[in-house]
Amino acid sequence: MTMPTLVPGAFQFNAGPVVASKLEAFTKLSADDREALTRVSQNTRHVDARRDLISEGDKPRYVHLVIDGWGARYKSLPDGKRQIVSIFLPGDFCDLNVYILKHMDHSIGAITRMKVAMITPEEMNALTSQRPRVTQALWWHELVSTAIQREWTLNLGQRSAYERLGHVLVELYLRLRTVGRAHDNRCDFPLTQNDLAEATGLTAVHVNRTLQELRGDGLIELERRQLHILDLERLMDASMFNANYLHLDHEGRHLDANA
Amino acid sequence: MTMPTLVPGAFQFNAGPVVASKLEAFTKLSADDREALTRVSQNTRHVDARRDLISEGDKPRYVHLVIDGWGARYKSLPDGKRQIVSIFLPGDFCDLNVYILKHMDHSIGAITRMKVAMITPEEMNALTSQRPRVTQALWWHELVSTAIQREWTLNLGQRSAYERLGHVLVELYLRLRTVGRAHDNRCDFPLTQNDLAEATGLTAVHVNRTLQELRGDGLIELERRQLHILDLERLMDASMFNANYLHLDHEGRHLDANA
DNA sequence: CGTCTGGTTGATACGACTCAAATTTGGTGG
DNA sequence: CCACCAAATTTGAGTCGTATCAACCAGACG
Repeated sequence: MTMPTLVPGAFQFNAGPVVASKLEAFTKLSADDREALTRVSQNTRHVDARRDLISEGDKPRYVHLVIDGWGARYKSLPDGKRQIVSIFLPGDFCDLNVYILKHMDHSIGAITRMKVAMITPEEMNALTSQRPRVTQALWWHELVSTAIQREWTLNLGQRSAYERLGHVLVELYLRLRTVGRAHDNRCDFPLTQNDLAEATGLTAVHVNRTLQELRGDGLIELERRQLHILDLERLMDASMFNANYLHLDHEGRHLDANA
Repeated sequence: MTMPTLVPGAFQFNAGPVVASKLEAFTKLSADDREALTRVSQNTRHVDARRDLISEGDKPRYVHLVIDGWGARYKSLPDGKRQIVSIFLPGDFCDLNVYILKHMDHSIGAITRMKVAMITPEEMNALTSQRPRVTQALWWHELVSTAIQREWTLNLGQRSAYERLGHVLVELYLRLRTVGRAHDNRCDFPLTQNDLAEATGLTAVHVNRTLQELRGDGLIELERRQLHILDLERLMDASMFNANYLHLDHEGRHLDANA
């Protein structure tokens, strides 16, 4: 039971569901709530793979919501180095309330071709003033996003190359699973080794060798943009993965639910 | 014109002002706004140096607001390694809306003895429903906090030891300056070399040697818990410091204002 | 005074980087 | 369908930045 290869341009664009499924990891939503979310994400846009959705210095005007595809938030240094500071998966909001700021301090680029909803400040205000449950869920989403950012800081600061890579693989797998995009320890995995290098603060060469170690230890298979985690528990141990920072211990879903 | 040495127990506890001064880096507040902030931060608590204010696993009940002293948010790994993921300075809110979450995924410890206000969910709701300017300012605070977290991710991922250390020194100096706790390129600096090591993902030994390099290059003086940046511009260059992520380009204050 | 914490120094080891080239893969056009 | 090209992956050899381990020193404190 393999998943379809992720070929740019060949996606399943199930807009509404993915949004609710992410927020419903926190709390059950009413039909009205779901409907309000769908309504607010009507205005969409496509971004080609490897293109920026928004660039450092731009004035942010919308809250972006990923409907389909993968994206990455990254920061660049004057010497040309780049760091991917977060990964966006379907169902992720990019930045609640960003439009308060005058300029973006980073860029958001598409890893694969993406479909994103653009929500105006007015729409967000309407949504949050009328739908307290959604507001709560959005807050939860925001808290989890920054918790992930903290975990990445820990990842870069204290874990070895082997642990770091293991950690991001597990995280992405679990996050995909909560939005129904991963099953049976398998998922699409469009990041190149170079992307992984920029996300983990390693060089692409070292990522390559370390992935071979992970393969050699029987923990993962990774080829043709498909990830298969052969032993999730051992991989979590090996990368000192503690899922508490994903805050999935709520009514909506359960961490151990093999969704 | 030197500043008083930071001796544990000997602080200036100017409660109200520091809170407003932080938020007013974003926007001017009315007398009513300031008064509401002071009212909400009446319920305070002291935490001794090197004690936890709240620990991983605890149920969060309040929004904490630092009135005085320095704190650190940190995460620990099963193998004993620790990473300081953020530093709290006077005027910083710890986590807006944390009480939504069931458990803390990290700990917050006091670097020096701290005075913190504990704000209940009800008080926060009252504040935000009645004072739109304050709400906006709180959102700005939140966005800046997560921007700092991203910058730390970049710091750990892409900068050398020398650049990393230079970067945190500049950041802390600038942040202190916006709340009136630093002047003339000098500030209190209670972090030990070990703290700096845990914040930068280096060993204490290497921090020691790297600080000596910074000193040798005529960029800083650092002794007896006092930091003196001898050449701010050169230090910013040397650490590839771009202040855009602090989002100080608002009406309230100006980055270049030598406050 | 003796103890403790924080800072400093030296010698050595190793994980990850660099540079350079070869190989494979996937997409494109003849 | 095959030839071609660019992007991504893989391999090898040599280097370097930072870690490790182990003392030692200075000042603060009781």
